[in-house]
Amino acid sequence: MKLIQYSNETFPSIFSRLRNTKPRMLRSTDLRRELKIKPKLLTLDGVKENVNQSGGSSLRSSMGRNKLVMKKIEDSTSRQRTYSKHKDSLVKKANELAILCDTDVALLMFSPTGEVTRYSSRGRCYEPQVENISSVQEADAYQEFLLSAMEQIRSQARLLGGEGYLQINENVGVKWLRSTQRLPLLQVMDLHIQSEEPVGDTSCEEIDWIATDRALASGVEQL
Amino acid sequence: MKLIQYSNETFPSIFSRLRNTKPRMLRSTDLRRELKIKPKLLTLDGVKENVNQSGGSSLRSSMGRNKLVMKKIEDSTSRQRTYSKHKDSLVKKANELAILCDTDVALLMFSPTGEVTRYSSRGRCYEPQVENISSVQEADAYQEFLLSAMEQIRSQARLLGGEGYLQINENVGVKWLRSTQRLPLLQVMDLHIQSEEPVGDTSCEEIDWIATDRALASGVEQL
DNA sequence: GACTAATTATAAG
DNA sequence: TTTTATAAATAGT
Repeated sequence: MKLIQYSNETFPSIFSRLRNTKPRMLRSTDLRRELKIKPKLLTLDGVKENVNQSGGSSLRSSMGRNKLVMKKIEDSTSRQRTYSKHKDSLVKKANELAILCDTDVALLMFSPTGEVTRYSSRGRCYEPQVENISSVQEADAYQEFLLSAMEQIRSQARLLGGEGYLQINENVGVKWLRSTQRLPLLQVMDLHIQSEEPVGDTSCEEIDWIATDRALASGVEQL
Repeated sequence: MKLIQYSNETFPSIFSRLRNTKPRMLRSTDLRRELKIKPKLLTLDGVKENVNQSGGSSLRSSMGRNKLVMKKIEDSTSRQRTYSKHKDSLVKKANELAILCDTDVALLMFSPTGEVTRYSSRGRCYEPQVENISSVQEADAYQEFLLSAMEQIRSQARLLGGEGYLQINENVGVKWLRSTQRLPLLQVMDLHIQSEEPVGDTSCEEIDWIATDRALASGVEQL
């Protein structure tokens, strides 16, 4: 059995790392990183040469997890599959965090195909509503808040051709969103956090309508 | 060396699970679950009795990860430490997902002490703005949207004592939020997603002000 | 969805 | 913080 001698010469980066930190045992991961080889190929019988070279069949075992490369997955099937797995575990972890630490976590993501996944632990969410107002000060502040919102709406409207151009239409938000086919990410999240619906996937279009309905229903509370 | 015989009698739930699914190899995890023992204690030399009973020193090895129990961590120090670790990895995973799958992910969470962590990959976020309107149909829809929003604001205002009561005040949102000391989770997230700021922690109070400022600055786009 | 072998995360110390 | 052993997540089939 061949003895491998590790030294500053053979593995410079391991040793430079060791110099910069507290001394510790040399671990197999250090060697693997240094040699750029797959875990399975490091044995005490010797270190194979050029194992990190491309060409020929893969040197890793036929099954098992490969190291993650942090770049966009080009193959769309693989990308969708990865998204699906990671999505589930991300939601799971968000939920774990919320439970274990008794905190509020909210999460929103879009799949490569446009599906929306939402998660919210809720709890800290608060909607300012008239019923919750209990003091003159609050009422004053809220009133001013409403007024400010109105003013900004008016100024937007003026840019579109003056206030006189405005006509009442209940389905306005829906039409706007349909015409643009674009919905702010934040708005979807916003609305989801307030909703009582379970976490799950919904098509983008469906979300659009849910979002719009809620926006129209809740009105200024969204601001 | 003692041979262990597995049967329907000794491990009922394993076998019932196997009956309900496709046949598969019996794994060590099955046995551990069935026997309710720590992994280290399962050996082919025999299975120790009553190892899951409490009392005496822990049967697990002195180091290593323990199984996660999904309930609130009561010890506050431990809870904060757990939050911190999980927070980091959750953001990391969210970022991984965004990069690997080229998708949009947004994340917001509060620590037990009230700190806020935000993450957003941005990209899909869209703010309806006048400059983006390129057709008469869009303009009509948007105008109607604005009008609808105004109507709802007016109805809210009426509940507070009539339109005549309204007075202009630019700092209205700030005052409202300060007076209630409550900020919707969704609003913070909403605003963060639009921001260009890097992911990081900010105190709750600071977030309040950032959120409020942005709400006032962006106006109706939030609706 | 199921599987296995690695990779990665992480509870305690 | 860093270390370690174990729990958990997961890439490729």
